Amino acid sequence: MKKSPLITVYHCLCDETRLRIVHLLQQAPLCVCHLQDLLGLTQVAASKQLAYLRKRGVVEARRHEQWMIYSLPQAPSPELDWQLRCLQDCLTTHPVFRNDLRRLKKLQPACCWAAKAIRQDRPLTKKN
Amino acid sequence: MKKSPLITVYHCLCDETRLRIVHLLQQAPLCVCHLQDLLGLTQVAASKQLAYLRKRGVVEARRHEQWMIYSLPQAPSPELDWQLRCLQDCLTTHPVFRNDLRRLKKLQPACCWAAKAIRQDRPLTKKN
DNA sequence: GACGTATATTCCCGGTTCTGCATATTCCAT
DNA sequence: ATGGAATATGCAGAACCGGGAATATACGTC
Repeated sequence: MKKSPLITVYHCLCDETRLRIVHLLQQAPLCVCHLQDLLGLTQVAASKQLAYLRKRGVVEARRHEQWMIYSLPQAPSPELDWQLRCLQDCLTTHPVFRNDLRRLKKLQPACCWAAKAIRQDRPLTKKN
Repeated sequence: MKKSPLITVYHCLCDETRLRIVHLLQQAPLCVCHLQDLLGLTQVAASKQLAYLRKRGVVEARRHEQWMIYSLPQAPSPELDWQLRCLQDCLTTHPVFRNDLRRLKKLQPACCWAAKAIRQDRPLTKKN
C-alpha cells in the first residue's frame, strides 16, 4: 500500500542525520564526501541515508565525473516544499544545525570542486 | 540521549494513524471512543497511539468523568506549532483526511457528550 | 587493462517500534 | 462492594531501522 506523500516526507525528516543532510543541501549541492566530512559519517552511513532520501524524492543526484552531486529537487512535491520552508525557520535555533552551517561556510573542497563551483553559481564544467 | 524537539514531532507525524488523530484534534477535542470510531481502530491501538503522542507533548488529555478527552496542547512547542500550521494546508488535498473531516461533521456522540459540548464552546459541565 | 578514488549494495546484527492479547485501573451507578 | 463502561498497561512476537564489514560498481589516470 502506497503511503501518503506527506508521511513519506516525515519519515525522511525524522532522523537527525537525514535532517542535517537536507538542511545542508538547502544551502548548496554537495557531494557525498563533503557530507561525510561535515557530518562525521562513515562512507556507508552517508551513502545509505542519501539513498534513502533519494528513493523518496527528497534529494536528487547526478554524477559528475567520479562524484555524485546531491541536491534538493528543482521541483519538489508540495508536501516537501512546505517542509523545506518550515525547516529554514525551525532549524536556525538549534545548535547542531547552526554548527553545520558554520562548518559549511569554511568548507575547503578537498576532494571535489563541484560543490564550490555550484555554490558560486559557476557552470559545472571542468577546470572551474 | 535526548532527541531534538523537531525530530520528536516528525516521529509523531510519520504514522498515518497518528497524523489522522492530530488532524481530527485540530478540529475539536475528542474522547478515545470517538477517535476509535472515526478511524476504525481497536481500543488498544487508539489508546496506545494517544499515549505515544501524549508522552511527546503533541496531545494533552484530561479526564472527564469516565472519559479521557484528548486535545492539542494550548501551548504547543514552536516546532509543533509550525507543523500544525503546515498540516492545515497540506492535508486538505488528501482524500483520507477529507474523509475523516466529513465523518467528524456527522459525528453523533453516542458515548460521550463532552466533545460535542467542547466543539460548541459550551462549558464542560455535566447535563450539558 | 591495472590501479586508485568515490560511491553503492548486500548481508548481518542489535535496538527500537508496532500490534494483539490479556489484564489492570478508573470512574460511575446501583 | 459490586458490576459495567471507558481507558491504560504489561508482555511477547513481528516488523522495521540504522550501523558495520565486506564486496561491487563506476569513473579517471596511467
